[in-house]
Amino acid sequence: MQHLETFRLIEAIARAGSIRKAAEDSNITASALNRRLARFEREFGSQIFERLPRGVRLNAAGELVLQHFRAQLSDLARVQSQVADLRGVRRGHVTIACSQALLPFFLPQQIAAYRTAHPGVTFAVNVRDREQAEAELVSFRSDLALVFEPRVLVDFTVLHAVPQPVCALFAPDHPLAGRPELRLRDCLDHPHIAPAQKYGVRGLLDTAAKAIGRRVTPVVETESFELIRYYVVHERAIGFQIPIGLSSQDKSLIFRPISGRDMPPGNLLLGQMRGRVLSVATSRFADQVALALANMPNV
Amino acid sequence: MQHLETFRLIEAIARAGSIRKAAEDSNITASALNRRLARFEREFGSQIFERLPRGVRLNAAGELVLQHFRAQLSDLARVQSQVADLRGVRRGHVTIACSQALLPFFLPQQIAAYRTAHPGVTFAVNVRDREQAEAELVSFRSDLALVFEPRVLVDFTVLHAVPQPVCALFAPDHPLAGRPELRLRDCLDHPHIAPAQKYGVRGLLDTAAKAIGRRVTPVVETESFELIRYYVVHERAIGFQIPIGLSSQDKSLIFRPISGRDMPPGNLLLGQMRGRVLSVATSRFADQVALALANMPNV
DNA sequence: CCGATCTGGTGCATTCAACGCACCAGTCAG
DNA sequence: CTGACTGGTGCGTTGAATGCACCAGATCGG
Repeated sequence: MQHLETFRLIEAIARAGSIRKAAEDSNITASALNRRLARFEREFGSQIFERLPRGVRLNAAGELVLQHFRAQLSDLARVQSQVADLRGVRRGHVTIACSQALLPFFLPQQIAAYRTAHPGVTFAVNVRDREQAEAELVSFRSDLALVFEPRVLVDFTVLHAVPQPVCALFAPDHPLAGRPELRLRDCLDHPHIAPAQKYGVRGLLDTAAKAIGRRVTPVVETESFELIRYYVVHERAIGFQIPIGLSSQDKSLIFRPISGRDMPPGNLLLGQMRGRVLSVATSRFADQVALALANMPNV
Repeated sequence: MQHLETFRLIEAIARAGSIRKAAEDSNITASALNRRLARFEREFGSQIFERLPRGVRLNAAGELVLQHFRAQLSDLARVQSQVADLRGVRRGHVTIACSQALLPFFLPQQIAAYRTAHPGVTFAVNVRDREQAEAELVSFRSDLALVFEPRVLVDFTVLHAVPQPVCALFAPDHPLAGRPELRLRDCLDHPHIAPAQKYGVRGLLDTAAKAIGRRVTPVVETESFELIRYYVVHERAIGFQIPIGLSSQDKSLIFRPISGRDMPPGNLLLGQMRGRVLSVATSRFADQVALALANMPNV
């Protein structure tokens, strides 16, 4: 497995932008690292870094090589997972890139349920916005993505989609609490707190507001969905989120979908990198998540 | 690239069925090979050979590992080909599993034409029957397959298909030479020489003969298409082949398609392994072959 | 303009992992 | 039983990878 170490070092060089810095990070001397790189380039048949006066930078060839190595590593993990599976051990590791909305309830439940059945499987959860999530998949840093209204969809295979209406949230004593149906214009008339532009909920809000000749003018704009949930109980403001991140058990917070006449529901998508074969553990977990999404009560 | 050597050795063990034999074949001592295998199994986390009293045999895990290695190697070759391509060198290697019918004219012409444009690309041609060809693709021993009427088609992606009628061949002074249309019953009434059962031409002949209540009863049955072509000029016999392996320039041999009323044409298929990404050199060659097949005159 | 401080690259002594040799235990055919 | 296989192991040796010291070139600050 010597070559795995070589790959780790090459990745370190690419990250540090300098052989010497990467050598320090990796606790070896610069000369050793320099030789390893030189040997690899000689055996591979082409330089993979361009030498600059102040360091090195990945080449076009280097980008290909790095992608190849990542694919190779992912495939090795898959084979090991398959082997563990046929020995009946059911080991493995699942990495998920997901939206913040999945953190409070959905993912903890799903992971805990899966681990009850298969304690040998470990998880890594990376919180990413919808653009970062796809980048995570393509670079093999995550196996699955669970995001709301992803922006770019090349290299993304949808495993399951479930509609999620944008909901308004407010304290139980908010003036809007009594209304039978919630219109967007009513929400915008009150002080509101909204997520940043890069999030899907905000994108849907902006589009819908524009359609009725209005604009979203948040009193607070934030990247934290958690802040939104806590803020609306402190000021009489309206927050916006999707129901999968909300619990009807919590009596300090009311949420109600905005009328479908004003806003179409967005889609929460479970996906993987196009063309990639997932490990046994990952694909079984994906199956479980897809089932759970399908059985989820429509708000 | 030490691990490539390890893979080569593991493959040698699998082929030889014994560590000692594989060591002899690879010009190293059995102890060294034994250690390499032991170390790999330790690092991989599982045995990949089962130890028998008279040698070793690949495990279920081992089959997976071997397949993984082959895919990895093929992917590395693809990356190298891409790198060479973006440097403008256009290097690469193309391996083709093909039917005998492509040997006399089609493949030599195609390879020569491609190599005129890209002298840095080398070729390997493996003559295989239609079942072996698909096995070659799946085990990454060949990149492309060019076969007539392939039998199994799982894991086989068709890049191009071209119909080829079965033709009867005979000497110019054969009694059938004057007939305007050639019926299957006339051919079967004369002494004939036919390819073995495993070939597509024979399959079509058997089916068509059964449909008219006859049987194929060859005076000579052979695996060599070349023998068939030479035999019909020595005995006044009828041979059967597809037009892509025949030349109308050769005046010592006449060929004429058997009437479509008796036999539908078979298909000559150009294909690759399903889901595999081919190297630059290979896919460009495949494009050229597909184009040549499309422009071929229908006999 | 010059020195300090970066960068990647290289000759040389060292060291440790992989190797070959010799050998062991078990199996099986005759 | 014998001889010829098999995979596995202790031990001394060797060579590839490493660390150290150093070089050439580029950049930046004063």
